[in-house]
Amino acid sequence: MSPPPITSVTRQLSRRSVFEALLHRSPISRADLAKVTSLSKQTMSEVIDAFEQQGLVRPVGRTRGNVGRTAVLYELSPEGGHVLGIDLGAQRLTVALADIAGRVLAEADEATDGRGGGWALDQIARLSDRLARDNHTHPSRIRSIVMATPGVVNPRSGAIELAPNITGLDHLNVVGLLGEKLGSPVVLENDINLALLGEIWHGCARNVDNVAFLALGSGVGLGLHVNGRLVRGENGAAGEIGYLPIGGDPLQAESRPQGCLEYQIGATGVVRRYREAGGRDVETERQVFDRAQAGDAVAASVVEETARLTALAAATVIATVDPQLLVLGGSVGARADFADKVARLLLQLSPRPVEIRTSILGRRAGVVGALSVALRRLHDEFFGVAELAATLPLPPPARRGASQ
Amino acid sequence: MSPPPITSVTRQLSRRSVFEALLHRSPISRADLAKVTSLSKQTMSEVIDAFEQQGLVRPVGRTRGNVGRTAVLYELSPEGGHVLGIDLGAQRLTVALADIAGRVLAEADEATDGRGGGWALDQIARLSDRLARDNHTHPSRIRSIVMATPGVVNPRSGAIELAPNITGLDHLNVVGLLGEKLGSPVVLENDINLALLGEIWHGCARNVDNVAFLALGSGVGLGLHVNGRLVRGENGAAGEIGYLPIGGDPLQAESRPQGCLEYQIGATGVVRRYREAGGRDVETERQVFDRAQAGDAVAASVVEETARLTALAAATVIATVDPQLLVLGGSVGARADFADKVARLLLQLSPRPVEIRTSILGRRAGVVGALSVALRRLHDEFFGVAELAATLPLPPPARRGASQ
DNA sequence: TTCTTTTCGTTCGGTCTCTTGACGAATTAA
DNA sequence: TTAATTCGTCAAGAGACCGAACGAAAAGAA
Repeated sequence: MSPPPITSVTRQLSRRSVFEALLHRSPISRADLAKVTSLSKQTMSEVIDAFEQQGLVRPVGRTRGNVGRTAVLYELSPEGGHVLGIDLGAQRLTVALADIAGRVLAEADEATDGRGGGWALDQIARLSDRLARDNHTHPSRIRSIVMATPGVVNPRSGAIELAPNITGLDHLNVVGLLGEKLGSPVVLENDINLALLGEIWHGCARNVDNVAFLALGSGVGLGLHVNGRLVRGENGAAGEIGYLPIGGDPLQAESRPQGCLEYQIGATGVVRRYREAGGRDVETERQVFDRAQAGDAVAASVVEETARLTALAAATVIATVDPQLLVLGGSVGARADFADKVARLLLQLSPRPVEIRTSILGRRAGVVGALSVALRRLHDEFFGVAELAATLPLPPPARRGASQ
Repeated sequence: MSPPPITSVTRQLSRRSVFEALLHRSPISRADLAKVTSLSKQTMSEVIDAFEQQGLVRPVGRTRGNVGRTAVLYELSPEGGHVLGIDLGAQRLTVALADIAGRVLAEADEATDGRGGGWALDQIARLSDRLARDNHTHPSRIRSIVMATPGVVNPRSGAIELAPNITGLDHLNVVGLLGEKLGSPVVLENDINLALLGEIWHGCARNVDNVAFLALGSGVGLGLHVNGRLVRGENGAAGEIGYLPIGGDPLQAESRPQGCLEYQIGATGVVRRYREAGGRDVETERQVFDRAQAGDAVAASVVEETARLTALAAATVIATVDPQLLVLGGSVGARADFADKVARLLLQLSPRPVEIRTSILGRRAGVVGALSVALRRLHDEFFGVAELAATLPLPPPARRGASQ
């Protein structure tokens, strides 16, 4: 429940590998843990004793059926710590709760409070509290919270810099306010990035290291996962492919605020193009897609052009970062018919074929990704090793006249 | 000279941090090392004794002028190990030698043996051997070799998959053959990636974490450095921006083999466009750029268009990965007049301005980057800690019906 | 039912590494 | 020549690891 006391680096490394083994192979006995981690039985008993005393681990029965003495089996206890994932969308607010072992305990969602700003934050606090209590978890037991939000999140300050879809959120200190309301540290991350991480953890991109996630819905966005990490960009603006110079003249004044590509294939762009081509009586991009499927020729050509531009964007991403897998997501991108069109066009555009899948988590992707990051942070808080800097920094160039 | 014997993890961590301090602050006394690393004087003496016995470290005089007893100063000894960097270009072959402290001891270059293949490898071996002997280093002391090569290097096998510019290289087992000739393990890496790392280590991007390197010369290519690591891509094909759908119809048959963008702004593309516009008597893209500067209006418009397409490619990269710094390199890209044009155009294309610099290492960038990787590998061989995996892997989704 | 075999988990002794404190050695400042 | 200061070693003790030995507990065989 509280982070394990740090003693020596050696012991911390042992704890860490015991925890890792518990994560992936519980329930498991101390004897097996010792084999898996190649620590001695002695050390193992010490570590497990400490874990049990902290409430991180609990015994669950004994082995049966094997020759020899039975062994006590242990698993990670739900009391060990909880994490909360939040997806704050323009339409829907989703919240999910998981324990330290990554078991998803509960999810809940509501329509987002349309008044935005502080009201939305209050709503989040209410919903989170209810979720915790319904699962017999005191909210104070939650040790790590991650929230998905549309717009750009500054990777250094963690603040929202541009949230076009939710009113009055970009001038609030969301991290501070929400942290206070919920009583635990809150971290924000872009919703598309988290949807990508969701698909990597529980979705269609499980265990793939090198993934691009192209989201097409009300807007267009990209998430990149490379070398096992998210690509955030210096300002958190990586993946803002609405600004790609595709689908029109990037210098044209009308399209500059949203970006050239978004102007064409964002929801309002699709509707606008349908109207310009003579289509009538539409409000949402969804109607255009539905009509195309129902045989409306004008709608079909708008959809075709949307798919063409999406394929160009995908080809751009593929040429730039060479992913192993391209995931199509978002309310439009995940439509099977649309994804097929894009895949077909892409075959002609890209020198080497790339596997394409559609999101299987759909609207849940963001909240699942938020959980995965919250979980990572909790694990790092408990079992991180400070000394574990990646690589040694190289020395700077020799100063002129320095000693040989 | 040989890797330090591994004993306990704790001791390896101590050695590692002592070495890091030596890298950045030598010459330095044991007393100061103890302060910097926050190890005890006792431990420090033990570690330094061991280092000295291995030949990794040597005493260089004593402190002077301070109150109290003088201290023995130590520095990393050049005998501690050497690394070799190689840049195999279509025109020139460059080789450089450095010691374990990152001091560049010597460089040499020659015109590449035009017969390619095995001849080029022999030439590399000859030049490397000479470089080592001229610096009183027996070639067997070299413990790590990295070579820059044009084309795509498979990140898993380390083999060259596509080397259009050097004949007969893509069907050779370069890693194996060269490793045998030189007597040390050889690692290959794409030349643009290494030029980028060169600029990050010794060039215009020193200590910047988030860098895009756009190279324009005979071809066009991109290197990306994100989260402190190179972006290689699943097949080593990240940065192959010749295939970006910019500057023409990407489906057009004529441009498909090299890629749409490369067809326009690669060297042959520039020359072709100049001829198509009525220009005469040119062989190389360099002449076109020189004539533009000399006042040739046709050449100027070709250059202008080249700059425009380059700026579009840059805007694409910026929207996708949001780098802190964009470096322009390659024989064309590094020209100040050309870089200025690109920077001006980019201001109008990109929603947020990004700093632009031109390569300052020029042709040396590749070999310097090769040295930096070779050095990193040597350091990791000596002072890596296996237990230091980045983060704990998350558990997979719960199987249906698994124990609660 | 009893004995044998196998495995679990604890106890004990020994090793490695790190730290602290004490102390002699070496140097500057008074 | 003495005092102050810093360096570097020595010795003692603590934390963490491992392997060996051993009792405990279960399954299987007689």
